[in-house]
Amino acid sequence: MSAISSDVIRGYNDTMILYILLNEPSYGYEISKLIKSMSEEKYIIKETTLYSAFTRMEKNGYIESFSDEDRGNGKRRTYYRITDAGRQYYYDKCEEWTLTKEVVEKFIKK
Amino acid sequence: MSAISSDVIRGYNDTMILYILLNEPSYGYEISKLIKSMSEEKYIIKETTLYSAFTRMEKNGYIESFSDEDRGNGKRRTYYRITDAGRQYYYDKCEEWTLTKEVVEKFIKK
DNA sequence: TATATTTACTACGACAGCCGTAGTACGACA
DNA sequence: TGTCGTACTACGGCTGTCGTAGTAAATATA
Repeated sequence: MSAISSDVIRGYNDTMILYILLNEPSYGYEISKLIKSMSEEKYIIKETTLYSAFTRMEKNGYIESFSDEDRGNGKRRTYYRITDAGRQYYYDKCEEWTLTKEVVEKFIKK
Repeated sequence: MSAISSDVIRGYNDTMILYILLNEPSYGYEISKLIKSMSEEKYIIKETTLYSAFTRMEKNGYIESFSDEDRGNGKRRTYYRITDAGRQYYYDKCEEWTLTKEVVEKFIKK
């Protein structure tokens, strides 16, 4: 087994995206590349999963979108920035992860 | 936050159930109590989730069901035992967990 | 200059697993 | 007699993921 089935990660895609947005805004394609490289190619988020996460998280108030103005007549990207609620959500998810990890590991044999 | 939302654990319910079945057969009610106590009350599996996991895993050949004969006219329990395929699946899941953990932790701030 | 590839998305619908609600049925205990 | 604990089953809704497909501009390659 070399790749992680993303169903395992279900519920943590949002967390990964938010992590990337913590420091500066970004956009779909860049985020997907970052997730891939940061995970050392072990996790590749599906495009549809990513973009539907944007929609959902914007609706939930965790991120805000804006268009870049500096690309002249080039194709516009949709950038996302994290909101305060998004930061809060992210840190809550981190706490939850710690708990989850502890629990799951009681059922894992190495 | 004191309880884990089970959506986070999605995909690991099967693993937890199989872990319990590794040593000896068991049945629904007992397994749910064990998951609760082993996780120190931090994770309580929903009944419907548990029983639908049984159906799915039996269909996939990871477990086999049998009725207990020794309860006289009392209500019969449905016991489950793990199969060889189930053991294999369990150990695969453990490996996957290690990988998943490594990946997710790159996106987590403590 | 023509073509392929990469970038950057959007739309749509299917599916799997989880979960809420509800109901059944037996035994024990007060 | 009624409540509580045990031990399930049925049904349907929801959410997040994923496959397939398509659009279109920018860039690299031939």
